[in-house]
Amino acid sequence: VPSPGPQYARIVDRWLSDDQQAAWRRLAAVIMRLPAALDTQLHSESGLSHFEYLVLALLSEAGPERALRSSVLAERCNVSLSRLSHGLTRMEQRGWVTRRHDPDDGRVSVAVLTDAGHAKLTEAAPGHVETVRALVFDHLSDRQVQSLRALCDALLDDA
Amino acid sequence: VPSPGPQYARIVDRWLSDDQQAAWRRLAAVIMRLPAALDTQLHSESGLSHFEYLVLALLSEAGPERALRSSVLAERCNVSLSRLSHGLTRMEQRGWVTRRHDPDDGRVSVAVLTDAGHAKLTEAAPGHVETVRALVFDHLSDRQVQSLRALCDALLDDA
DNA sequence: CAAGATTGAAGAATCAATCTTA
DNA sequence: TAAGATTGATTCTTCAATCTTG
Repeated sequence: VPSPGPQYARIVDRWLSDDQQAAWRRLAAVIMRLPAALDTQLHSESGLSHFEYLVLALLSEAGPERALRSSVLAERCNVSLSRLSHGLTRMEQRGWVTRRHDPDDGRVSVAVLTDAGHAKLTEAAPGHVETVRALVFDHLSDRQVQSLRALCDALLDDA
Repeated sequence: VPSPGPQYARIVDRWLSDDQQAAWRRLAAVIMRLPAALDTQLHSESGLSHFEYLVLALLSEAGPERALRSSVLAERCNVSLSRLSHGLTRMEQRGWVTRRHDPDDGRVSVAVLTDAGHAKLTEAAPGHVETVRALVFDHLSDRQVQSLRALCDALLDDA
């Protein structure tokens, strides 16, 4: 164990430049706060998590059928198949979604948005968008929005 | 319930510009994936969550005492006091941290890094930094790092 | 046996209620 | 009575194991 001295701090910092370190601290703060803030608003106003909201939103955009394969839905939500499956079970119990099997391949599960699920989404959307605006876009210029998009694209490159 | 037509999709999009919508989709992907990726690596290689790693790192930087008030630690970790308290209980059981009360104000709780906790941090740090580099900085130019920092600063402004 | 998905058990996060000291 | 923090219950997430179809 190192004795107190100039190096008692910054165990990590030696392996990132000062600029990288500063940027990482802030990014770490964003990824801790933003999900919590989104969940808090959605939960209190609509009884939804951000993840559940995403599921409803993606299904609503999935063509007139409002249906997507579980594996596709999981990828678009950026969650594991297991997490999606547990989430769909809960959402099915609340009547927002149903599941059916693909007739062409019985292994494949397809999630379908119900009318109640669509109504829930419609009810939740305005408050959610307001929150996204308040948390993110109210703080950014148009140029910064472009910049944010480019940065996230870079981070998502290989993932 | 709207009938299928040009508006069955994009329930939200009408309230964000196309550029904002595109940026938001990507940012949402980042805040879903990045925490999961950090937790996966830390958990598999060191048995730590990202949150626990942060607690250890912040305490290690907190001067020669390696101690911080719970409320300060919670703020720097960007988590609720409740979440911190549960986390400290687990970390205390594993021997990485101890808690004492401020003699000047018995309500105040102070978390202190143990030698075992410091050793744990030292063991976990290289792999974690490598992961941060692989997930974030390997994808960004120096200019983009500045840009990322400025963007996160903007997002954290009032929060 | 592999692909797609689900399940169960264990661990962690949240919210509200509580406890303790000022 | 308020500030600081902890706790308990519920809900959610994760990981590994399992089930089912191709």
